[in-house]
Amino acid sequence: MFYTKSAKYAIQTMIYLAIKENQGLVMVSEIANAYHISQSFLSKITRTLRKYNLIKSTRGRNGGIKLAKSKDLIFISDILLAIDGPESIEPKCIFGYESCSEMQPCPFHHRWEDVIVQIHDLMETETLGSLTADVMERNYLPGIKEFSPDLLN
Amino acid sequence: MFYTKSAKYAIQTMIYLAIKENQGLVMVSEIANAYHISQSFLSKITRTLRKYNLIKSTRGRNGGIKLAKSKDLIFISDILLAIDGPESIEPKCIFGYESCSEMQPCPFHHRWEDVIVQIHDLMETETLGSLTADVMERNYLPGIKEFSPDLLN
DNA sequence: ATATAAGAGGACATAAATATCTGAAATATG
DNA sequence: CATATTTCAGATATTTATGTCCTCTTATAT
Repeated sequence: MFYTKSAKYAIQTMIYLAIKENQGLVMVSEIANAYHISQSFLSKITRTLRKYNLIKSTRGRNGGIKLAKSKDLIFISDILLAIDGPESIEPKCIFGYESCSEMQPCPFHHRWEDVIVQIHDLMETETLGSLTADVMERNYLPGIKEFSPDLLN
Repeated sequence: MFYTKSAKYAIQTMIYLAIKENQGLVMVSEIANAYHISQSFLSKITRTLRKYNLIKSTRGRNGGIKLAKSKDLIFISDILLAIDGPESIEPKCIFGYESCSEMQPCPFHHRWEDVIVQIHDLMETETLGSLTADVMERNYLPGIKEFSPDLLN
């Protein structure tokens, strides 16, 4: 896998929030149940998402979380950056050579460059909105075994 | 990073062996020193490479390791397969969804597919020979800070 | 005011990758 | 044969990612 599980959970959560964008706050426990992940663990992840201003949270009874801005303004790279750090969105060298560059290319450098550019591009242009559109269109919410359309209401 | 450090060390080692192809056996300790990795750790990795018939080893005084076959017959995917396992050379889904497929694509599936195909292709066509040729041409051995040309003799 | 429901935060537990240590087995050399 | 050298093998340690648990703080309903 190219990204951590935390990043995966974060993106799943963001998709969930995007789908329920107009329904106010969503509880972390609801999302954790939907994706069958531990609530405590997801709580950690959502705290990080909040620190990076990707979501807003409200404590207390009837509290929960929601997107901090429009889903069309949130890029996948934003989420990856928050959870997995800067390296994850701009992989420098396929084998992790620190000195790998145009001047001192590793043996794979030029062959790998096209791939890197493509990935980088993908993550920086793709938004939460476009991902969500895909989910809606296909009526398929990944990570949720039995997709229930009422999630969309 | 997309592959483990072990895979990186393995490829570095294989490149080293390819460069010294005509010089008989090379000691693991020599390679470990060259790349500033622990000898014990590298030893584990070379044992795995041997199990997968990528290198041959000889114990005892004047012992060491060498490529098991021509560098032009060893594909990068062979090395990745041995060290990081089958998943690493054929990444299924960018976010690790088990059910992700053409029938049940994850939101990223189609956008990611091109990238996967490209990587897969790269690893299965690139050989240790072509990587090494690159190193020789550029007089640069990644991982070794001060490149010493006598490595090539 | 008080009870309750929710996220925040940190301590602790587990798993996997990475790394080190110690001894055994094999081989060349004197 | 004895010794030095080198890989093999497994036990142990460290680090990082993942996951769980418990308590604190905050907001709301009653």
